[in-house]
Amino acid sequence: MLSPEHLTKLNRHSHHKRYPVGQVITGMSAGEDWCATIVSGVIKLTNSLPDGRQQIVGLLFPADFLGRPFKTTSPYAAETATDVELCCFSRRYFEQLLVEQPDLKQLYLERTLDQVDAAREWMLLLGCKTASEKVAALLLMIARRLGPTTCAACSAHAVHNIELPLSRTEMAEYLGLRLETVSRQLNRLEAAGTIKRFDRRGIVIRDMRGLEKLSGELPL
Amino acid sequence: MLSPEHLTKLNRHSHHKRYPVGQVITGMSAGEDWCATIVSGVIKLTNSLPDGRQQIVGLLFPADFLGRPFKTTSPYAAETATDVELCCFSRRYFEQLLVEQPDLKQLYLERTLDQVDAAREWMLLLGCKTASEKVAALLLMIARRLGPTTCAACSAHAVHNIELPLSRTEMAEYLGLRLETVSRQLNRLEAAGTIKRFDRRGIVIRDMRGLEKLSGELPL
DNA sequence: CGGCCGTTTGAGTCACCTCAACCACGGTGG
DNA sequence: CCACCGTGGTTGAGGTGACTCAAACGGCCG
Repeated sequence: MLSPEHLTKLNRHSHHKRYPVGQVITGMSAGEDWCATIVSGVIKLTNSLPDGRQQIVGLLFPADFLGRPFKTTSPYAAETATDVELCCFSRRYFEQLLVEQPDLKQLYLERTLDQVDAAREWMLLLGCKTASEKVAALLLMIARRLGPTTCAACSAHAVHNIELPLSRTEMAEYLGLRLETVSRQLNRLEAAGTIKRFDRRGIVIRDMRGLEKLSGELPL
Repeated sequence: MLSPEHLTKLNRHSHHKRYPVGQVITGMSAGEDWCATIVSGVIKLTNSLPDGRQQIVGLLFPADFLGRPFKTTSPYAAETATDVELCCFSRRYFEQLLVEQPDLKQLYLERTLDQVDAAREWMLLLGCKTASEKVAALLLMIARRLGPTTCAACSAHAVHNIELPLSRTEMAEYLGLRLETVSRQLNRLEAAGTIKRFDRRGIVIRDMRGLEKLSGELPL
């Protein structure tokens, strides 16, 4: 989180912007000259092979940062996964602010270190886990990132009703699977009583503990 | 790279240390109180599941940085892949230096951003690529990281004779494959004339261009 | 020489992919 | 209001790339 004084200073040089779902925000092309923080919605960062295969390499949730300071090119593309509201400011200004305000730089550095950790955590998922573990882990991750907005201290016992920010195709692209496989695994989770599906995007986690076990993170 | 003045200042508070191959340097336990730069050798960063499945999430080559400032715990383990020489200094001192020397902090920040990029690049490999593409990409990556030490501007035409810093098992753990699969893919690469194997660790890349094509990064 | 370790090679299996049909829903236009 | 169609999701049948299990190899060392 940014401290209030940072925010006010930043906001003076920022403007809000809205994007509908499915919009490409930044390509891999050169000349990106702005950064932003996510106000609402979810953004997916994708990386792809020349033949079209695509991998989602990160999700950005509200309060996350979008952009790549100190470089005019970003190696991956950012696309809205839902409707998104951004708080944009010029890359130059942000870089300057990082120089002027050591504690902001410190904050940004620590966040970036956390990004490395998160990416490597996901590498473990991509490299080692089975399809069912992957899907379980994804649901858990989304529940955790979406949870705090609804209630501050909802523990493992609470029923988690979540609105998936990703389509089946996107879930597959994030997990290194095919969408059919994702669909089948969701089926099995529902059949086992671990989750309940409502419409395409809405699910409720009925057995959080069970989901954690299935995700492979927990022993047993 | 660190600038000379940084290095001298750091060196005054550092000591060199040697580790044999196969040694765990830092676990995931708490209380890690030091950082280091790699002087020689290769270190693998691993992340693993409670049931023993293991994923290598990063390789550290000479001049790379090892450690996790601002946290006493690291989410993954570091293990020597070869004999390693480290230049160690206390975590506290490094953190202090980051505060005192803005340009060192800047450098470290940019390096960390590069780490994020590298990790996400590898996620693309883990999630999308086939076994043969993975192996080809790994050889390329190693050749590129090992190359600059032998000649500064060896282009695509040069013959690359490289000593693999990883065993078959480790290559498999890095690529999200089984060691048998890695072995078979190396076979196929040799049969195709793309590489030539000598002993277990030594290979020469005979067709760099072909390897790049097989890695999936290049169109066609 | 004999045992050990890392690697190679082979044969058979399975988890996930591929291809394809089907379904549910929402919008559109007649 | 309903027929039409497009989109995203589900379901099924069959194929296959990578895994599993197992055996054999070759270098190294005692």
